[in-house]
Amino acid sequence: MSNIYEVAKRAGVSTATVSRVLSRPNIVAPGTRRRVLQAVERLGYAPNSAAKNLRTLRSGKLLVTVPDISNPFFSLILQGIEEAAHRAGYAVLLGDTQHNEKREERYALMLNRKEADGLIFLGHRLPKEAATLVRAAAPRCAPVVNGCEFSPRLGVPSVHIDNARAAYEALDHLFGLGHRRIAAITGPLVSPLSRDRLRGATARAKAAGATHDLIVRHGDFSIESGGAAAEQLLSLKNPPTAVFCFNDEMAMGVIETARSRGLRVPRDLSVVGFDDIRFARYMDPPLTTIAQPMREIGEGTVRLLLEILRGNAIAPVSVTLPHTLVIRASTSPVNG
Amino acid sequence: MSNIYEVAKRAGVSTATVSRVLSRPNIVAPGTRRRVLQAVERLGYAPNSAAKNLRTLRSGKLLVTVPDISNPFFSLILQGIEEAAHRAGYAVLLGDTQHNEKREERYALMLNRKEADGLIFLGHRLPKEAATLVRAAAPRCAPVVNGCEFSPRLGVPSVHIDNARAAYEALDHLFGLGHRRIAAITGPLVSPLSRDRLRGATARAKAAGATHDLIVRHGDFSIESGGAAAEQLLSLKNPPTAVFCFNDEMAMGVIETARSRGLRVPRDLSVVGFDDIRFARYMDPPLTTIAQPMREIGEGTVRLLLEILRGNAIAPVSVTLPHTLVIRASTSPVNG
DNA sequence: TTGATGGATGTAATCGATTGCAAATCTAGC
DNA sequence: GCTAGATTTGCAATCGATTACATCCATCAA
Repeated sequence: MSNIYEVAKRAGVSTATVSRVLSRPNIVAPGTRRRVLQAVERLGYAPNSAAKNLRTLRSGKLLVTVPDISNPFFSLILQGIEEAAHRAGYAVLLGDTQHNEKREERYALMLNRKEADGLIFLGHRLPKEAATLVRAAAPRCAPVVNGCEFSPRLGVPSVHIDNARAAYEALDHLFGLGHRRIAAITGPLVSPLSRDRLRGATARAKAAGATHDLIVRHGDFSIESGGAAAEQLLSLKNPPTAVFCFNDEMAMGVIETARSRGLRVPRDLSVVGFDDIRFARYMDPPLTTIAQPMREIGEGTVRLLLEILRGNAIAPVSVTLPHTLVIRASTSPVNG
Repeated sequence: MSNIYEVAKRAGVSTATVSRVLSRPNIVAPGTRRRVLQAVERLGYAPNSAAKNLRTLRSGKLLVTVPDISNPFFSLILQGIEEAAHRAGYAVLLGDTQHNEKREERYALMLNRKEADGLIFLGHRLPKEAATLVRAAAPRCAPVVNGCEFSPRLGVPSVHIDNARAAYEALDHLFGLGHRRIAAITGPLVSPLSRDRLRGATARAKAAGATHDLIVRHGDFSIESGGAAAEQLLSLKNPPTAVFCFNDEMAMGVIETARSRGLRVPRDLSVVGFDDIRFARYMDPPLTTIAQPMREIGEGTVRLLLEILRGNAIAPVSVTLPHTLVIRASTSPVNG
């Protein structure tokens, strides 16, 4: 492929002029500009990005690490990120970490090598290398942003919903329907997100004086773990009349298990999910769930990161986006 | 951040030696190696990738364009790609094209700028710039590979299933159950993938002498388009007893619509999907569908691309992976 | 006529690595 | 002790752009 020298020669100008035509055309005389553009056209020239990156010390790329792309929740956030990044002229470097710490760390190393200008991570762990950057940048912000999770002590800007409040509202809905014996199927409690939701749910149960009636089981956000938890719950001598799942997929598992045991949802068991993935409304019955603004979360993380890259952001901001309780047909009054 | 010169100075060696310690440690004397590694450690040095890329004329990145990441079918393929690329030491540059030709073209330009060493595209359009590369490389292969779609005249290697045969088998299953009046809801026919499936379905109908009974409607792979098509089909004076959808999401739409009209699946209407996305088995009823090996398709495209990058591949290969008809509960004998 | 002004263009340093080749040093055999 | 050969290391060119600064030239006011 051709380089800037060949273009310069063909157009009878210096490489400086070629470069200027391509980056700030209006400071070049019209005639010269035309000749250069013609040469560019003829040779099919496109500036080599490695050379450009080296000279400008920028890569034009954002590194995004996702715990699991095949999860529709994350893939929607990713779509929001990609869209916003693309609009801003950045490309997305994707890392699927598969919830694996090693891989998270390995991807974070790309920042040191300047393979990306910034990092957006959707998991709950701040990779060591990124933490180093954060410490080095303090009190300003390192180009590292989190999505979904939020932990003030990390010192990393983040975009997320108010998980505690959302869980509170989910349980409020169930208590409002007359349920008293309610189960919560959480995600792994290592993540602040799950802890926040559990806190919110517990708070609402306490407010109802039903603390002892809140049965907590732990899942891993997979359909199967939801099914397994339901299996246990429904075998209790005093089984719950409603289940609040920390994501929609576990809710699917619960409904599946309930059905296989001959229970009808919501008549015999009310189920609430979390996220409102695309399929939630098409489940049978359509799932009552907490809707999160996935795309907006993704776009929000990009916005924060760009602010930092432009040198505008001072303190680690935390952006809380609104959620909604979407009531569909998987919940009904108790003994309904 | 520190560069190779500072490391060299601190270790009392030349930059050449530092570089060698990091790339081929065993050609450096053990003592020297240790000193260099210590300096690297102290300074937290990591080689600047832009400089490396510039010098080696490689980027270590694969560009992957996907029509829609939020589609679970594509996101699983993408996961396979990411995994295989990561294993081979490549990073993934992600482009969500949203089925938009402009965006496909824009992403393809990254190849010219050497932002990636190769392109894997999952749509059906070969971007102009990529086509230029392909032509220039002939009769050898340009580093451009397709996933899912396959069109021999593009001259691009591809990994996919035998779509015609799969559709043939889907209809075979329905005919075997006694259905005669069958509908097919296709994807956009601009893509070879949809045309192949339609061809296979038509062939089987013809074999059954039921050509006139195959009703064809066109969807766009969205849940909504499946629902809309079903609305039309079920309003016919002589409605079909079975529907074959070109993906699982449209099948969801069909089932949803059927249910809302008081029909029971499969008693009143049998439904077959395509892809076997994760949710298919949890639908109500669990969906009969054609399972595609998504992860393997992704991994396959990476394998092909790496072969080309290594200079091994000669002619545009086409890899056909096996599919399976997974019979669940959304199909049953006619008038069952 | 002259000098100031400003627009257009060129010169050359620079970004940070990799690597072919040369030089220095070491090893071992005679 | 000397030399062939191997091992280790350094020198410096190179990858392909960007950009500060210098230069050139036309224009115009005094």
